[in-house]
Amino acid sequence: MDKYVKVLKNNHIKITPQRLIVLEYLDKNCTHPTADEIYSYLKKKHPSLSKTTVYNALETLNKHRIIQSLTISGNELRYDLNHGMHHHFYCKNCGCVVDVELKCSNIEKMKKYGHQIEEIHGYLKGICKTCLKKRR
Amino acid sequence: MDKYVKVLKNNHIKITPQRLIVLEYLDKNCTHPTADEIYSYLKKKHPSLSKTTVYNALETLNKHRIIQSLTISGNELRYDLNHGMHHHFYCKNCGCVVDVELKCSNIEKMKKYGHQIEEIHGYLKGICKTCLKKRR
DNA sequence: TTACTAAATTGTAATCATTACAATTTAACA
DNA sequence: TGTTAAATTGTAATGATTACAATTTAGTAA
Repeated sequence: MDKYVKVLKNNHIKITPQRLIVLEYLDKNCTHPTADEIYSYLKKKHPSLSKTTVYNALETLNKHRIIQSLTISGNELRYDLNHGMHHHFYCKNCGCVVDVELKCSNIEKMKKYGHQIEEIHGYLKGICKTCLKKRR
Repeated sequence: MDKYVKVLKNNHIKITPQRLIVLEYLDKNCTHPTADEIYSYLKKKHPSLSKTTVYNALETLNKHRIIQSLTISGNELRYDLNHGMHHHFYCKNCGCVVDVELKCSNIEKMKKYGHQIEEIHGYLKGICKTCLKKRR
């Protein structure tokens, strides 16, 4: 059985080809794409795909914690498969987003505030390695 | 001399009444307001104020690191005086944003990636204490 | 104080990501 | 195979932010 079908089945989500290709795209592209990037790419092979469907699929996958949405770049949402705790770096120059393996052990201290924590996002912003080189 | 005038002077920013009232608002309101919230409030006492001016003032203050912009709520930017390192909690229910005093000592580890880090944002999301009480 | 100039403010229009919605299609199940 | 609730599709609406041109003003120097 296809691995993406299994993911949807395990989460009791109705299996549709549109959801499968969105999920597959996110699994195979670790670029933290926007909804529009996902749509534009998939549209080529699936001309009948609607952008609304991409948004709907992303919302459904997000709600089930299969993916997460990143608010790192401010003016658009980016999406990422939920593969273990990690943080993100955003380059203000080229706009790329890359994973950062950082374990923050401060979550425990949050309990004193009394809020119910459901998501933890660590966003670092600056100029990426590649852009730094080009500037010299 | 007015304390906000001093802040602008120290940063070589031209002093305008609009910038002063925006800065004062952020200094006296720790609610992490949106541009529109700032505008709507200030408009009452300053009817000639333009929303574009609020955006411009925020951009200028942000560029000089006097304030910071938060991308925590996804669909809008929020603003915060830059008073020392701290993180933020966002309530998915009521939309409030509150400060969280957390020291993350992992910044040093970031050096190995080779990126130039200019900003660090810690965003926690969930349900706030107040909303939790109301739900019972 | 006055005059000058670059920069700031203002208001309107444009942009662009996201959401709303109604009509059509389809996945899941009996 | 038929039924039905849910998903997809396309278009229109929304809303935050930005672009831009005309007007005003802060800062400086005579």
